[in-house]
Amino acid sequence: MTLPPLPHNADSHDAWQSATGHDDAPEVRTLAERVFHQLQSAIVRGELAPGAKITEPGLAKAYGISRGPLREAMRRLEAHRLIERIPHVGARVVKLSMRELLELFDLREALESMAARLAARHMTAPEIAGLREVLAVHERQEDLQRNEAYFQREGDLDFHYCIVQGSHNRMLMTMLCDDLYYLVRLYRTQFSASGARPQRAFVEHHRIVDAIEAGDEELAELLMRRHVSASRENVAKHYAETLDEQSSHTHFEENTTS
Amino acid sequence: MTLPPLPHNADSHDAWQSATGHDDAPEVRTLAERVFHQLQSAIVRGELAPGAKITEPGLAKAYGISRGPLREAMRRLEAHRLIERIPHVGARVVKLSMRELLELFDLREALESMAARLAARHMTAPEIAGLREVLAVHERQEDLQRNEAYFQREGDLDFHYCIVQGSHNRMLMTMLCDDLYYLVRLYRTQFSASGARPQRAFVEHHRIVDAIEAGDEELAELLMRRHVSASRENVAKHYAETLDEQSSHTHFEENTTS
DNA sequence: GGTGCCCATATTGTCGACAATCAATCATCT
DNA sequence: AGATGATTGATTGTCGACAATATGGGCACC
Repeated sequence: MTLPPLPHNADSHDAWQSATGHDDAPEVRTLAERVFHQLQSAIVRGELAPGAKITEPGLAKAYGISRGPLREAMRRLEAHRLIERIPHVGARVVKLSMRELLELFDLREALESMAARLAARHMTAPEIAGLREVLAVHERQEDLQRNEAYFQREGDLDFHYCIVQGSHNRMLMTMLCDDLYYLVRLYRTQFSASGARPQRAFVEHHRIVDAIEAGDEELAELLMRRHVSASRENVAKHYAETLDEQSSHTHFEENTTS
Repeated sequence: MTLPPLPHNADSHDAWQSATGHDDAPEVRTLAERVFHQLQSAIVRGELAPGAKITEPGLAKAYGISRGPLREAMRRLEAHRLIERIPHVGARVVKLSMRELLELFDLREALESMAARLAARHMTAPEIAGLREVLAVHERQEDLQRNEAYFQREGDLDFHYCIVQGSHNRMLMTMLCDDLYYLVRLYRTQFSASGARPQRAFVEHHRIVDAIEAGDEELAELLMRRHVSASRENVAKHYAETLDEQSSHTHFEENTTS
């Protein structure tokens, strides 16, 4: 068994809700749901190694529950693309390839630019105020630990989270916040990605908020699209560099799901 | 029991693959998967009334299986947003409100415009040929049954399906083809929506393919965005009309998921 | 020595039963 | 009579056991 230390505290299901002020699903009423959140957190935090095989009896014993609820939790993890299952074979933690990561950025570009446009159209005054507060918090954090470059590990997602909330589009919120953002966080742990461009991202955030506050849908969409695209290019460049440094085994594999 | 006639033929899981030529998941190896496809088809086809309560023992008995696989199938249906579940209470078939339908169109506008851009970038010559073949099939169908306005019930989705395939973005394909398109079909049955603009949609399809063939990413994206947006406006207008006609109970409800 | 087949083992898929929880009904109290 | 409370019924959540299937090792054969 390749079992990393399993956190048994049930209430640490989602600790990335810093300044956003949203409180969804604090009370987990069923076992399967609690285990799902625990596993989700464990995977995203890297406590379950990517590619690690997940065995149902093992996890069931580790969490002290039966296989029934655990199977349901695994089904939900599969739906959120955090694990991959093959019938009669088994499940393993998803291991993002660079190709899938770039695909993820394309999706973010499409969805978040739409979110910014809708946010510029529908966001209310108090929501915008809360958004500026998030930026202020980030600025203070940046003041403290200069350009340590890892401030936006969670803060960046907090900002984007607020924008999506401001779109007032429930499907968009679900898709981005419940699915894609967890994959983004998973990538940041798997690739040990140090955001590495805090200043620029910060001013871009500010300009996006300005456009939203001005109600300029076109501009907000354009800026958000550029913002995500720049992040994508940054990741691609960073990846190319690390590929140059360790120009050894360029091990690449395709997953053969169905 | 409000059970519509349940189709027990397992191999009719997905019959909407007319001219696309893709053959995914033909062999369903597990019971839960088969029941999932059956339920998915039954819901999308309207054989399970929207808002109908789904009881586990009932469906389990109706399909002649145990509650275990059926629960897994229902979990997957929930992940695909085809049913809504409340812990300890029950599940019911999703009933799309007009608000959610418009949200769905916003998502399609964002995702499919990106898909068109990527298709213009990555689509190969044979893929484009296949796409033109799909259009030719539609044209022939339109020749036969004039502007009967319901030719694009499935054909339209076939076209969009090809575009998404052409984007060569697996995540995008999954999101649109496995999730959103089923909701689109569900809407078309629930609202008995008669596309109702075949000519215009047809020429728009042609122009989009032209842009893709020319490799003009910007134009393909723009045209697809207009195409989806026009479809959205058409739906909104149609809804406003039916709302005027039967200006009676404007019954509107919010779902309180979690 | 290499290759193909067969079997043992472990894991997954499926089932039936028990316990926890919620909704509706009915009786009682104000 | 209306409202409030407990009780009953049904449904969901959970559990342990059995059957089906795929992986891996061992053996015979070429």
